[in-house]
Amino acid sequence: MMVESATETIRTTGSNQNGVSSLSSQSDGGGREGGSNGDANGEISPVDLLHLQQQQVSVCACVQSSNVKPTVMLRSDRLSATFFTFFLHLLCVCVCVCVRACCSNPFYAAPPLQVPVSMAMMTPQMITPQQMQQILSPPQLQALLQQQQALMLQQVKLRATAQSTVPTHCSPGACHGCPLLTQGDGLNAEDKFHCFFCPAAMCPTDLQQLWKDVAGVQSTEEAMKHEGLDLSTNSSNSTSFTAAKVSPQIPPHPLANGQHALHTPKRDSAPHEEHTGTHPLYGHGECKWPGCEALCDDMGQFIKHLNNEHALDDRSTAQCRVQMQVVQQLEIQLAKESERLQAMMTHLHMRPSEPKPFNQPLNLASSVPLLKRDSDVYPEGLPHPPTSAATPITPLRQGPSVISSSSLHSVGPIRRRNSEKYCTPIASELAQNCEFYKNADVRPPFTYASLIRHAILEAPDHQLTLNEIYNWFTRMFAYFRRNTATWKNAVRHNLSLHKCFVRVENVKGAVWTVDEVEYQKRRPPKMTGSPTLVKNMISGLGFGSLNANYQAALAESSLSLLNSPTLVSNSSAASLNMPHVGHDDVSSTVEQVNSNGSCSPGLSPQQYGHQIHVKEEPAELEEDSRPVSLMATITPTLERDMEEDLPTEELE
DNA sequence: CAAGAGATAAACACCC
DNA sequence: CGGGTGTTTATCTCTT
Repeated sequence: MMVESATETIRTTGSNQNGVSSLSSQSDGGGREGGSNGDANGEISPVDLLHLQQQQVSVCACVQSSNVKPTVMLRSDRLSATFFTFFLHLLCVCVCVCVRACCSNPFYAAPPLQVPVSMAMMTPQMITPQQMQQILSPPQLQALLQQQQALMLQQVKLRATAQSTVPTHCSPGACHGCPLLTQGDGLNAEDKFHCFFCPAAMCPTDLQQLWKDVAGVQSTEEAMKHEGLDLSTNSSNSTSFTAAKVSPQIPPHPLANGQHALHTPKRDSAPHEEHTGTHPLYGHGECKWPGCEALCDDMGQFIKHLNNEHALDDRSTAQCRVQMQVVQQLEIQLAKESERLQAMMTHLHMRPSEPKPFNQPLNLASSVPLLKRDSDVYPEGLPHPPTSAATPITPLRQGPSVISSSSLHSVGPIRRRNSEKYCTPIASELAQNCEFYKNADVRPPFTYASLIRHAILEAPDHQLTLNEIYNWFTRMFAYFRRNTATWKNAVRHNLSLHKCFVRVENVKGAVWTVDEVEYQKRRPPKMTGSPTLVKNMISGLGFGSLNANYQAALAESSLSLLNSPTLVSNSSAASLNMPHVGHDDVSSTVEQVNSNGSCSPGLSPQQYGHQIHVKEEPAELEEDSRPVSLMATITPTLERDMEEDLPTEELE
């Protein structure tokens, strides 16, 4: 029910945007010269990394498949992959809070028996992209990705080693890294396979190769693509391994699930799959058995195919083992992330292990609707009770307490208060998260005016044509590669509406410049980013609330104190410790660095040309977003301290 | 509750 | 005529 609601929400909110998304590619072409996807020099580009990581974690895609609009999940473009990967990583990080205590052994994933919560948290109904997106700021996400990258590289190396030293990696009877494997198997091909997936030696490419080898897959890429959508489904329905079978309906304590905390059940339809024409191993007219893409017109044909091609034999057994290893690998990774998160929270004086009532609602979800309407004021530090209507998300059960309450309360009143004081400089934000915004389909938490201004000031001569502004948007933000009709109209609207943007006729046509004086007159920010912007992130994204709430997370926590040290020192510190930098666009300060010192507030547009149309516009002041410190939102005391320490931040 | 602000949509005009 | 550009208005939501 909740899942359906969530899906419906995504569908309804995103339909419009999707409707015009096809236009995005048009303007994309010209504006990508500075794109981030360059990997010509052999380096792993962020996009590549994201792809790798997507592969790495794609096997648990079904964890959230119930939460996301199918079209979203099936999208194969880079943006969706990127975002999807982000979410998955976040998911792991979140879950690990409850798992970590059981995972001291790196080769032993915590069984759900010990951490039923982890199972619950992995349930699609329990945690959502929206929730995950609220957790970390872009720098944190990037850091996670980097860590993942390092981990993967390490795994690749280890795999190479393991391949040459399989006997040392696995004993004849049992693999040290594969506790789930049955004993008695020698070092035959299957052992090689499962050793392939030993925690220390597994990587996505291994997985691909493995399926290829085991199943004789013709197209591993396609296989992986499908695995990414349904691997765990396969796992959970491996008929040869009842232990791996997972009840479609997660019981309150999914203890009987055996060993796979990541075995996420399919939706409600799963129990009736055999009778209702759906099957976890069957979808989109294809057999979803790992490595198999046999086309089946209907369920009957599929069943026949399943019985014929995937009967209980050595190959199927090996494939099931592989699948089990996949799941286990994810568990291990979860444990690692859990420890990391634990350390992080410990460092931040959080209380991750503090038990909470099992059904204590996690405000991750409720924070989203709050962006839309948070007239409700909750006691500070208390989570907003999720509203069923506005929150199509099942509360996360006993999620990390750090996440559950005040930390995610940031979208509420606390956030607002903070945002008024700790506004994010757009330039620093962009500088820090440039790659993130370029690759993730996330709407930047800035107003159009801020972005336009930044684009113009970034230009060598501080002037851009409209088309160049368009290109800048599409180049800098993956988000603006979609919905071009909408945002381009908005750009034009802003250019015309705001007095701070001055149209100048020059030899090559009309260009737009920024009247910095006018811009500085703008009103102080009302919230992190733009309230409407954030709101629209939630409601207007064709990519579903996934991105939208990622935006929210960005808006709420970007440039938080939890960000990278450089971030703190560069921007946050600047805004916090340099009150006289001004209420105004802190980005100006940063732009002095980023834009060749071009952002002195006195920049006059007159220098750019003649025929200046002076538009009437109410005086406005800087509205660049100021990030809410996650620390501050988590720790009201700290927040107060910071406020007290920053009296001059209050400008009006 | 009102005002302000931002986003979005749309209509319209102008130009190429 | 169509598309791009620019302006303007209306509407909605959210914040103050």
